[in-house]
Amino acid sequence: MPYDFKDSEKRWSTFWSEQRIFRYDFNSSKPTYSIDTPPRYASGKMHIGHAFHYSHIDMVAKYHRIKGEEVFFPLCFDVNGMPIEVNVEKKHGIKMREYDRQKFVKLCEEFAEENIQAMISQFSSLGITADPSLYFKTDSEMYRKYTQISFIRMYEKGLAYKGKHPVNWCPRCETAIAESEIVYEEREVFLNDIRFKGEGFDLVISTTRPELISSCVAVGVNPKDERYANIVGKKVKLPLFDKSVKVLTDEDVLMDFGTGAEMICSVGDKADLKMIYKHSLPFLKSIDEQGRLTDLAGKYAGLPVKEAKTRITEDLKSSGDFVSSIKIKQNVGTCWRCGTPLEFLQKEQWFIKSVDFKDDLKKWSEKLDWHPPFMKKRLDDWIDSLSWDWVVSRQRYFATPIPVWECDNGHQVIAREEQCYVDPLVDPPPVKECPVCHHQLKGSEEVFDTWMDSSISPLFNTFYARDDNLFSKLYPMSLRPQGQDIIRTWAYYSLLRGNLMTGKNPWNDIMVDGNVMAPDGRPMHASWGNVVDPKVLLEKYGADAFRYFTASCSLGEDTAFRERDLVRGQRFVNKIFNLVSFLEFYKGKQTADDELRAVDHWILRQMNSAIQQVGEAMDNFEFDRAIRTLENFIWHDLADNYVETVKHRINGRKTYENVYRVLLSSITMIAPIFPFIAENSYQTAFRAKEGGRSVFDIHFPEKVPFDEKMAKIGETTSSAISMIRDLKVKEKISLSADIDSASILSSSEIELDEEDVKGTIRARNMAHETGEIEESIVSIKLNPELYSELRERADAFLNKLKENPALLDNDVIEFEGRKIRGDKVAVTKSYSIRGRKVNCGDGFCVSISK
RNA sequence: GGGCUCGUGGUCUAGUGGUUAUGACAUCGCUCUCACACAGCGAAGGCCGCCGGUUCAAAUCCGGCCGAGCCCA
Repeated sequence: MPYDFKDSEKRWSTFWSEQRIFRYDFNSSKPTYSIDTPPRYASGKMHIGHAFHYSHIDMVAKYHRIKGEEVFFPLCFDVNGMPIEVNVEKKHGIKMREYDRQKFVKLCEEFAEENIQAMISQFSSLGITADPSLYFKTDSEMYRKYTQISFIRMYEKGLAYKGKHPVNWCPRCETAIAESEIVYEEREVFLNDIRFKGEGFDLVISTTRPELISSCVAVGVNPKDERYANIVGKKVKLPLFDKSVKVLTDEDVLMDFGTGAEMICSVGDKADLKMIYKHSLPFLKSIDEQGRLTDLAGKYAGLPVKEAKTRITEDLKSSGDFVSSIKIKQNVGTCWRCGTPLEFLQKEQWFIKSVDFKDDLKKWSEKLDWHPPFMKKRLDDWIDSLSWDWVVSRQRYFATPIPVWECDNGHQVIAREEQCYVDPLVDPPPVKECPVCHHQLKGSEEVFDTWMDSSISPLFNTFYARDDNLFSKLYPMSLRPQGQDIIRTWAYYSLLRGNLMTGKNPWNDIMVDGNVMAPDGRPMHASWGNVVDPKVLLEKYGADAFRYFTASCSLGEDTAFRERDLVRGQRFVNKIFNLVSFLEFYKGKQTADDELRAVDHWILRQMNSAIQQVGEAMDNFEFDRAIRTLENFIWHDLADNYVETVKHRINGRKTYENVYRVLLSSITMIAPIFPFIAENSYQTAFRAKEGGRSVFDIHFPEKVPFDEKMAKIGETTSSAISMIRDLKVKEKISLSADIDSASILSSSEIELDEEDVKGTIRARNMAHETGEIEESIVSIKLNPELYSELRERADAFLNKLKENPALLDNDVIEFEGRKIRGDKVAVTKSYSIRGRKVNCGDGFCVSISK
């Protein structure tokens, strides 16, 4: 009967959940291993990336459980933000900004909740056992309460402030537009060359937006551009306006775009924004909410942008400052709803200070243990490139409200901690009126950036501001697992937040995963038809097989999905199932008192080495190394060689116990990767004797003592058996058939366990023969040390050996006055014995006769 | 454009200076073998992306190029 993974997976996931195997015990005396679970974004069903990433995290959780730690592995969902808003709009055929705000938020909550229920069952089908008693979702009042409290505390420390920052704005809809709502359209625009006059020189700049001249705060040229080297730092006068600006250099100015000199406007686009922060230029407001020029534009004030462009161009032509223009193609950001070109508009925004902490952030990042290490560089580069503080306010609906009320003079009143969770659009302010001007207060319509929510996950998980005892026990957490795509958001903001709030890093280790690509190596896209659905895979191959694929991917690398790994994984699972069946079949059939033999010592040596390597690999989150080691050990050493060798003496008590012990250690080691087959095996064959209710109550195996000399003999025995079995196959003798004799042929005495050889290959007799082997040399290689000693004479030495192979029999070979030790020369030979087929390897040959 | 990563038999992959480059899947032989044919044994298949450099020695280190992925508020 092959392994029925469907039945097994259903049974053991129910068992784990009913027995509460993976619940965190707050009263446990074991050391805690805590995981800052990524809150899964609840916008839809699980895709293969989630399945992949959470399987890795689950392996870490289960490994530490098996190592004897108390594992804190919360079940978390992220809910706030735009993707859910967009999905709700689609689902109900409505537009957020045309819909009642509170009702819309309700629809979002319902939508998210449905997805969460689906995801919980998908997690469970993968064997992912995050703890439902440590649950949070970011739209719960409980969670939002601490988002708000941490904001209030930062505000009180002077870390949160209100300032100017541009947003993408649709002048027709009169609303802020998020980055992902922008539709980029290629449009033909004019690139105009316009003359700016300086003292004794003219400078011709290129711009597509002459209507913004009045907001020009500098002219930028590339520092490498020799054409402008002599005017850098000098002033030029803006045409049509009575104002002068400086010429400055910036590497981001493109030398081959137009004349290579550009206006830096405050604020025309993103590139301008960066320059303004970089060169500390002033923020001006040149366009208003309706898309008209402001008073800054003098006589053009009040004109819509398009009209202003025409008028100003005309005036430049008549003043003689217009040089020329050409048509170019440009990507223009437009409103997703009405197609109007967007403006970059100055608005009041909430900020969290972070530029001041650049040096600190580098130090905090340094203190983390990064896996893989190169991911640290990505965060450090991001920190280095920071030009402005973190903008945390968003002009949207479905997120944590900013707990602030304002009067019409712009004075702010922030909520008291006891009020939280609070919705300023619904709840009253903590004071009746503005304490400064006594005007009426109005609740803020703004909400927080969703990273403001998710970046307190390590604080929320550890009961920050809720329970000081638990907080000091749980903070910092052991591990932050996350994707590489959100290093500059989730990792960065959490690191900042954790340190600002507590003065300590939020975790000790950070493990960064790569992405799963489509089988063709490209990203998965519905429109490319290359999306792989994990549900289909789970039904076809089972969860352990899926986790085999997951484990065999190197951490931090992008991996093209490969179904063949699931094929292999399923076979491996089946192999383990059959090893357990073997053990069960012979249970209780032991009649002989025996002693451990050479091969038993050999398998213990192999097991010890696996224990060492798997432990090291799992400690370093190197699942690929762990699974490779386990596959070699369990499949090849244990199943192919050891089990074959002990079949003839499995009636011995010590032999049986040794198989039992090695197999139990094997399933314990592999349990974090293959939880289902491991639990199934444990319950079938080991629970009765071991007592623990689950394989996850068993400890990661310890190394066991063995006799090194016996292990060596066992290794020789094992390879002799393999060679003879192969010979039987070649000679078309059934493996179950008896043969008369097997011979070991070698030039020196070979030590092996004859009883096991005879028993396994079913030979009545065994013989050792020496000195009969005819050798022929296939290749001669010098070892590196010798090669480096002989240098250019190496080839001559090799030729001499090829001409006189007999020299190789000597311990010392004389060559050009040197004495060369024979063991520095590696010789590959082939062997034959007249009239008989042989198999050779490991310094000896075997032959058989019927 | 910038930062980081990757490029190894048909396909995918291990391998961070030195035996005959690891293994999987697919292909082709042979074998029902008393745990497993979802198995075992064997065969074929590679100028380790390209060019240059360092070295006695490079898949491995350095430089350049080409291609792919993630991120750039």
